[in-house]
Amino acid sequence: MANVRKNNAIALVDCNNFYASCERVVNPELYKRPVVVLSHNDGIIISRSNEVKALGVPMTAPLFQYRDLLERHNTAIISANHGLYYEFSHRVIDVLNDDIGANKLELYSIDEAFIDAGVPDKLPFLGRHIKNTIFEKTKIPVSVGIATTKTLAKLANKIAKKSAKADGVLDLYNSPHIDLALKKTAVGNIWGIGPRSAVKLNAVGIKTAYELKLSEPDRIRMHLNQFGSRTVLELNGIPCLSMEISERTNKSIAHTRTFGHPMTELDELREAVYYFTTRVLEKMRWNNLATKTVEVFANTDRFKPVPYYYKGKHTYHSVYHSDVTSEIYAWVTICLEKIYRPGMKYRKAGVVLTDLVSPDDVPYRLFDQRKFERQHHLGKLIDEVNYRYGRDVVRSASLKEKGGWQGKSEHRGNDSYHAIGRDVLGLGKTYSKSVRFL
DNA sequence: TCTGGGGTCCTAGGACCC
DNA sequence: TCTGGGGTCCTAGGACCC
Repeated sequence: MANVRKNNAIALVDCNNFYASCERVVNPELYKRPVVVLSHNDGIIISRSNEVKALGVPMTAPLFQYRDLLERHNTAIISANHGLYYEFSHRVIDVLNDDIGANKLELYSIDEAFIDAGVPDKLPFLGRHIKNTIFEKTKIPVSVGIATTKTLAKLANKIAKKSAKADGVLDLYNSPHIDLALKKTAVGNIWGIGPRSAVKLNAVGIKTAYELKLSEPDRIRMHLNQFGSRTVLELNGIPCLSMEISERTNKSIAHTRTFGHPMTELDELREAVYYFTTRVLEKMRWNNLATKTVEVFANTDRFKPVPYYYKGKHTYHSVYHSDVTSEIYAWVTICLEKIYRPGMKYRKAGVVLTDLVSPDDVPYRLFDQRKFERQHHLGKLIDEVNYRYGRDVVRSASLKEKGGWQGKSEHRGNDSYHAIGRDVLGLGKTYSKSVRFL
């Protein structure tokens, strides 16, 4: 009995209203007003201050549906500035590493990290310490949830954020209140149980997280999938999702955009897709990767399926890996010609790279190996120049400077921080783990 | 007029081989 | 003219997350 080994506690540190909070730190006037941050194209709302949440504005709501309400409440409406958020993300992680001394840390997203909290006897103090220290050093408010598994830590964090009593910190590690918390939680609010799964579970009488906890894992696997059955175990305090401490390289890298206006002509579409290709290759080479498979897609407007919603997509599999712009332009061109249909009004397109490996691990080519190496090094040089002197100072002749496909971002403020954007290619050298932007 | 972008993992079903 | 079954790989699509 005395030898029962306890699992380590997992703490989830999650920044509150992260993008909106960052905007407030750099512009304290915004503390006096509600704040929303908009996606690319100013299309939808991707971050809300507490006041906006209280107005009932949901996450990822289209701006136009709530614009009047927001303006009536004098809301600051701001276009996203990913460079800024990236910078703040760094600051928060640095505090966790340097000031908190988190030895095992998994960067889960731009505003969240799991930390292995060991088996301490003073967990509530740890949670409070983390929250206070991060706020003191960065002015970013965070919530901390602590539990035996990631799924429970996620839940603890969610409750910590909402509950006035918890005040941003909740320890469910060995807490007698776990079941009570689970009984009060709708099953769809569990991490990994989305709306579709919630409907399925409700249909078989499972409405709360507690009812899911009591379910037979195999039965849940039948209704959902194996991730569902793991969730059951996690709710029972049995860890199935381990901490991913080590560096992870991306399995895919993409650049996709909705156009400012619909496009019909192949030339126009090609221009946009080449531009996207340039951006995605920039990201790829920044991460020191090469690709073998490119996918290009172009869709019409899904909200106006006239005459019908067309989703064109083609994947090109090359024999060789490459990071050479001219080669990959050729692959992209093949894809584009396969998917293009005259007369369609394209609203969105993108380029996705998969089969990514380090250029050092690329097998030798039977032919043209030396040419490839020359081009590979030339590409590196061009990236270097563009990094130093500005994006696309050196660019392919087929790449236009500016196209009608570009959307709008009218709610920009604080332009000095937008300069950071160039350093932020989505994934970074110093940022060891993949970071997904919202 | 207006409805994002970047990821991951899982599964069912088809192609193909023996 | 009859007509198997098992294994593997690949792909498209679904679901989820931030």
